[in-house]
Amino acid sequence: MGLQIYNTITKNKEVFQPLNPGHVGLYVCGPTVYGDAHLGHARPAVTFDVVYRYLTHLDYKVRYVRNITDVGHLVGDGDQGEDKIAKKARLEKLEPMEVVQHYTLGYHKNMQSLNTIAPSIEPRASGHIIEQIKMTQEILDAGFAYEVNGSVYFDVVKYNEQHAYGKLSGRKIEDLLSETRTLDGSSDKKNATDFALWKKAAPEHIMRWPSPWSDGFPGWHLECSAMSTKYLGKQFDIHGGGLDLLFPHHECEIAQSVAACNSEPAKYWMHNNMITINGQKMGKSLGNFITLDQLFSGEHKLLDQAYSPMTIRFFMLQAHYRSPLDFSNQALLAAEKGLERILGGLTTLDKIKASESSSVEIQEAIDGFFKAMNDDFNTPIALSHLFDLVKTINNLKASKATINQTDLDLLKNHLHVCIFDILGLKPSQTPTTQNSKEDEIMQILLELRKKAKENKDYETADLLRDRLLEIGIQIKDSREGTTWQKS
RNA sequence: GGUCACGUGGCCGAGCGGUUAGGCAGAGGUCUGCAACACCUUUUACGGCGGUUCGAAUCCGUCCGUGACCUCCA
Repeated sequence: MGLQIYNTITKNKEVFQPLNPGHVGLYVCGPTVYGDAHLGHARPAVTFDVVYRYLTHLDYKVRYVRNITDVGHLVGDGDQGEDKIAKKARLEKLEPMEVVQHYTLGYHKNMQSLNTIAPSIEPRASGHIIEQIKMTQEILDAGFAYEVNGSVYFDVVKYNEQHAYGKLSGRKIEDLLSETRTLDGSSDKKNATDFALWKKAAPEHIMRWPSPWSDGFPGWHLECSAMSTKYLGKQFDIHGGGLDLLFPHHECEIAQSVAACNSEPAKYWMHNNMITINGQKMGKSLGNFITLDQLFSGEHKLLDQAYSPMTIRFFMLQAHYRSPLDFSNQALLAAEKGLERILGGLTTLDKIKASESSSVEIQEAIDGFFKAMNDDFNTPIALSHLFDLVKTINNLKASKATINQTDLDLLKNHLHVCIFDILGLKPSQTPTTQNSKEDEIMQILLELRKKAKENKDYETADLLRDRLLEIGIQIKDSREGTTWQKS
């Protein structure tokens, strides 16, 4: 069976069939660059990186578009007309684009650490004001928007008369109209459900562009519609993002596209679930907010230690992307060990020598891996098959089983493809510093210990071993000899 | 309050009508001068109560608990 994807809009797993054979258009909602990238940013990045990698592995030519939001998202409470970037800029006395640049570079650095492949196109909202003005005009022309005092709003009630607003998130307009909290001071809208396409800027607002309606800035749902249309067309294959964007963001995107282009933007909607910390949602106000830099350095009160980017990646792959994932030190430590086991198996594999015949069955596990990936990117199941193969490798190493050359080649090839190409894992930097004075000194110490052992002077041998352990260096004895590792 | 999810062994986390998921931890073993590391083997489970069924963690009802969205959010 081919690839199946869970489509949020139909609430079903569907066989994936691209709109244009051999090609896939993939759009993912990217970050708003007004702060350091955090644990939450890593989930969609890793999730859709695997989607991108797997589609590529299946020989699709994928155009992967992920936006950078650098304008337009209003600050949380109250409709003050000031966006996040501008607020941050004002607080830090910086040019807005300075703020944007700083956090964009940080985001890129973190994403690179996580070994995510950069998107084919990474468009910025501020670079597509013209497209957004054009789309606003199209929606006005189609009769689904109205202008009030220099601002333009999408008329959700009118739209709903001809189309189903809420079909993605399963909401009914009557409920929305009766439930939406009444926010004073934003009375320009005809109905509470309406949302801004263009917003007139207050005099003190520092991010502003001219438009037919006012000097202002685009509404906060419009950029994704404008940029996905520009780079992927009016209809494309997959639209992804965090579950928290389902409503209202993605719902509004659909409405905008239907109003302007008369077609729904995406065929498949994919949503990754959220990360919780000790069972609670992560949020700045909750004080359990962890940035990726803090995670990688271990400098946070909730962290017992530093966790490598690959540990974080592996941790996320061990859960299905549609399940919520709870963060804890214990869980991350387990992921760290699990990742070591997988990568260790790969190292061991290089030492395996082929025999005349095979006593092991490896095709089953390989098939299992791909079957799991085909089943809506079920990475935890896929990984479980890789763990089975690692066990097989260890048994081969211990001479409890044999493998012939054909199977050995098959195993090597597939394991590299699965682990590196598809799951995007990579070995950590060599723990021992090679060719350094440190290594030379260690070799001398190991030599001394070897001599002591040969003379049955275990007191000296153990002293060396224990003292080194105290300063964080572990001696590893094995049949092949003794190695060391910083812990 | 409205809408929607979810509750699996010490922990994380798959499965979603009948077969051991997997990882971590624990236990036993191999290796070792003794250890550590590594590897091998292995115990513990499906929130409560009803119902459907030959058979339910898996379907239905109900109760309890947790979370998400409804407001910027990944």
